[in-house]
Amino acid sequence: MFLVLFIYMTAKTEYDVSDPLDIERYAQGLVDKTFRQIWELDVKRIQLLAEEQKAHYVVVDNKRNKGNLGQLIEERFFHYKPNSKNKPDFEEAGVELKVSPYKINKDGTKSAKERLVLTMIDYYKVVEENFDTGHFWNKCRHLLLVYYLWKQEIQENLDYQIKFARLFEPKGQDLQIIREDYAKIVSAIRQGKAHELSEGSTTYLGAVTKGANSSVRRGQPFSDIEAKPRAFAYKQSYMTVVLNRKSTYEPIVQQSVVEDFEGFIAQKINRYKGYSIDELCDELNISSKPKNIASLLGFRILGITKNQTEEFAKGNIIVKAIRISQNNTIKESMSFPTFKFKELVNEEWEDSTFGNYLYETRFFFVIYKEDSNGVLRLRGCQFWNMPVSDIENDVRQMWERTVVLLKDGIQIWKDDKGRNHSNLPQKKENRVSHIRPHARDANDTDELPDGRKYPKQCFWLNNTYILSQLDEEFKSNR
DNA sequence: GCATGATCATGC
DNA sequence: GCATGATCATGC
Repeated sequence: MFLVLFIYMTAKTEYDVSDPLDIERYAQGLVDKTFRQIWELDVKRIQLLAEEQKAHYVVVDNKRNKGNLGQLIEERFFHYKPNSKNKPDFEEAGVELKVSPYKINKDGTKSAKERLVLTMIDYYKVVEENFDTGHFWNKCRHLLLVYYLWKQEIQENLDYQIKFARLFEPKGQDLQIIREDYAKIVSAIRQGKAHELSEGSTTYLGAVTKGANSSVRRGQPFSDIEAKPRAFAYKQSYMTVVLNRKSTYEPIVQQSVVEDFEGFIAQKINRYKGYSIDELCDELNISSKPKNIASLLGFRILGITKNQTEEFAKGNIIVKAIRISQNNTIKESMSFPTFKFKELVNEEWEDSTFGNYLYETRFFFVIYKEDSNGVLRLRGCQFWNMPVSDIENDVRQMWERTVVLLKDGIQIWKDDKGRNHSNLPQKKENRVSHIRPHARDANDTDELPDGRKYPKQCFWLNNTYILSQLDEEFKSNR
């Protein structure tokens, strides 16, 4: 054991294992190389070693296993063996290595391709620990991010090119929000609700499922219900903003760090409680009133002049305006982006666009209510994500029925006014969601799997369901 | 008054 | 020109 360690130590003259900055400096040698090049360079290096040393290098060449790209960097570039899971990879420096893909969007901007999975959540241990001294922060506080450019056309993982390597540690307001997310996740486990966790329940740090398949379950300390295994992960949306250093988003929280981020937001909104839309426009000096004025006002109240905030972008938080009528109903159901029929039928529920969207998205409702004169007045706001049971039962049932119908060929007919009708799931069939057209007009169509054309559709959340999810205070008349 | 098909309006 | 958020309009 000590001999092996000694050999490794002597082989490692390339960088100072105890100095994060030196590790980062050495890591620049990865930039602009493909994984294959790194591997080949190291093969040449090993050939020069004594036989005794060669034996310690495991050849990593499995092209399919994504985890192996990280392993390849560990062994073939940093020349250490993956260590015990409870410590950072570079233990003496306290730095954890993460190798992850990003992509370039059509508009030229960069996005993280995936969430950044940090470490498994041990449901039994995490409830005994606190943030500062616990396993998660001890292991993952300082990251060395190695990002490679993902491209659709590249077939073999080894051919991806590494584009940057840099140290990363969340600080300031980011760290505060991560602490609050962590507390929220641990609190759910303490309440015996590990099975109700989803990524949408938190802002930057999520609890993401991690199992060989969707049927894997494990025990939790405060409930007999088995839960999916989960890991701590920075959300994809958070990593996207981290990647793009020159952010075009405006932060809601300026300078000082606020505790209870959501409470802070609610407080800001509540200052304008009771204001009508017109009064808000006057107060905030907005002259034009576009159709999305109600949600736009939410941003202006938060002091944001654009239509996206840094915190909301990082947290994958979607702002939705909600209008409650005098009779305590919501007039409209909530629409989502259109889907392509042919893409939908090729999805599995477990990895479906809409299912994932609901799991990962956190909503920020800006809530207005009509007064007795029919004037909409701001009532407050609410953060919300869809409960897991509603996604897995109601939405899933509607989604799967839709896919079956599309595969079998939906029924289509026109009424005497020429309007289209089909047997796709309607609102009355499902408590939570339904399908409706979402197109420019009836001629704005998409091709069905059987080749017929039909107006573009999307999933909707029932207005009655959304109302049921609002806090009681918004439903009362005072 | 609601359900459902249809369409508007903004922003990129 | 299209995606997206939002809302209109008709018929039951």
